[in-house]
Amino acid sequence: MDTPVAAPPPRTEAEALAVQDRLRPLVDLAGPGPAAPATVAGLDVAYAESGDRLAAAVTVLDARTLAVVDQAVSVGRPAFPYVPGLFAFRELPALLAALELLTVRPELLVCDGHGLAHPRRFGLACHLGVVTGLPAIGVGKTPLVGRWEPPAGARGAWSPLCDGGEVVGRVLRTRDGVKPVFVSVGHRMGLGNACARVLALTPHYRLPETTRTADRLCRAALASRSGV
DNA sequence: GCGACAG
DNA sequence: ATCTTGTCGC
Repeated sequence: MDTPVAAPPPRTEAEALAVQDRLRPLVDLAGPGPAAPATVAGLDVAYAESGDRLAAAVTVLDARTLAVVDQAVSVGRPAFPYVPGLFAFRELPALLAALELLTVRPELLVCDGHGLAHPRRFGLACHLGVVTGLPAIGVGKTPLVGRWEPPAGARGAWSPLCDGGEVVGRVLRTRDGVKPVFVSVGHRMGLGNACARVLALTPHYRLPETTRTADRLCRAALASRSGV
């Protein structure tokens, strides 16, 4: 079946840039997005030390209890070299394959990386959102672009992440006195709501439970050499 | 020209 | 991302 945003996998950086240029206008910034999604998905990828094999995992959590209600993994090869700004092309195919295996359609995607906080405003979270049509947000552990000041020390404190004269995300403290995370909109979500979702997903640790469960799943898949 | 640079 | 031990603190 045709996908409205189907794009041939790029083989060169120039082709990848062209794909981003074509898909970027499709990002929905209307927001505010679901304030009380029933299910939230976490996506993450783990690499073999050789770097030639990867496992992509998606875990779907009950947004209220944070219990895992569905999950899927796909093993494959990196689809593109790692290039800051073109990171999505590396993991996207495997992540989409894992999403296809789900039996539960999540209401929000929480991506391991950035959304609008990207040099061309089209990071992994935007890409995944546009391709799937689902609301999506990005939660990065380190910044890619932008200037920012450290937020106050208490959980919930935040400061704007600014780049090119615009606010592209927020630096959000999810735990008291612990290094903050970088939240940005991916698709069909507002920035304030995105941060509220992240805080709801971090009752115990710095990173969202969605990211943590997906991280464990793809690591386990690699360790068991699934797909071999 | 020199650094910076999601995972 | 991944390679890695101990160590400081609650």
